[in-house]
Amino acid sequence: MGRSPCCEKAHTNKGAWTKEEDDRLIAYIRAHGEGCWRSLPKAAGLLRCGKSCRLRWINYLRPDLKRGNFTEDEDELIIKLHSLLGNKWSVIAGRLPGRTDNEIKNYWNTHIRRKLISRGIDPTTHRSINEPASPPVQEIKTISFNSAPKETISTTSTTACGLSSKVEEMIHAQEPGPDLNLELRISLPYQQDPFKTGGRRSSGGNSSTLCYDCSMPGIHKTEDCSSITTTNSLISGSSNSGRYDFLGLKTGVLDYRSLEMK
DNA sequence: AAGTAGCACAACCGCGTCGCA
DNA sequence: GTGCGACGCGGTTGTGCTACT
Repeated sequence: MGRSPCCEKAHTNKGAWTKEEDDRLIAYIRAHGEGCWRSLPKAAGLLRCGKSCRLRWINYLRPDLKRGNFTEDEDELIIKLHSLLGNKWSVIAGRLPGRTDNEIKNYWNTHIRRKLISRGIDPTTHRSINEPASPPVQEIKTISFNSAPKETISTTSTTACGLSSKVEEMIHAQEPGPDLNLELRISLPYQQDPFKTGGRRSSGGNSSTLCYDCSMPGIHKTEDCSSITTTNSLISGSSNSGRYDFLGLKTGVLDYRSLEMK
């Protein structure tokens, strides 16, 4: 067991960054660009580990960062995205230009959690606190719509977190039928991988991927996608302008296919 | 004015994943 | 196919600031 330290801690600074360190890091990245964080500190003359440099740059020094208070729109978008994606802060940050995952994570923990609780919404499940407890999401493995009649999910009613109530019923189904494989999957578009430059996790493990092609958790870009075309157009609002999409947002507000990762 | 609690956010840590040899 | 190094992520901790008593 054990893992070798990412750097020689004995010769690195820790704690708050000084102005001089910031300047060195900015100057180096301006001259050489991002990348190769491991060797960057030495090359830039910094007594920091590469991880620390990367964090400092991404979370604080990057020129495209939007600093300042979150707007009400950003609040709501974070809530919607969190209801869909959970604590995938980097993915959520990718939808909010100028915001970092760390910033959003902190903001969530300090502001939005309380905001939701004050609204009577459980910030973890995005369900009403007064609602009877539902099966833990962690226990849900796979959702297959293969056996689901299409009409069973063609409903426009949505819950507080924007999920179709029928879809939620399926997600929270307690009695899986023979064909109800309960693995909750979120996968990337099948044909292309626009997030390739993003976090490795986004392009990696298949345990938490989202099919952005149809914007549906639990739907792979396979025949499953085509089999729910009706649902797709319904919940994404792609063919019904003015309708609310899967996140409960109006068409055009949030379109995964048009959004880029950081 | 001093002490304390709570808040906000920067930074660190450990681990999972990927790319490559 | 396997092992290793590097990167990126999410959770947690540390610290400074502000409000309150």
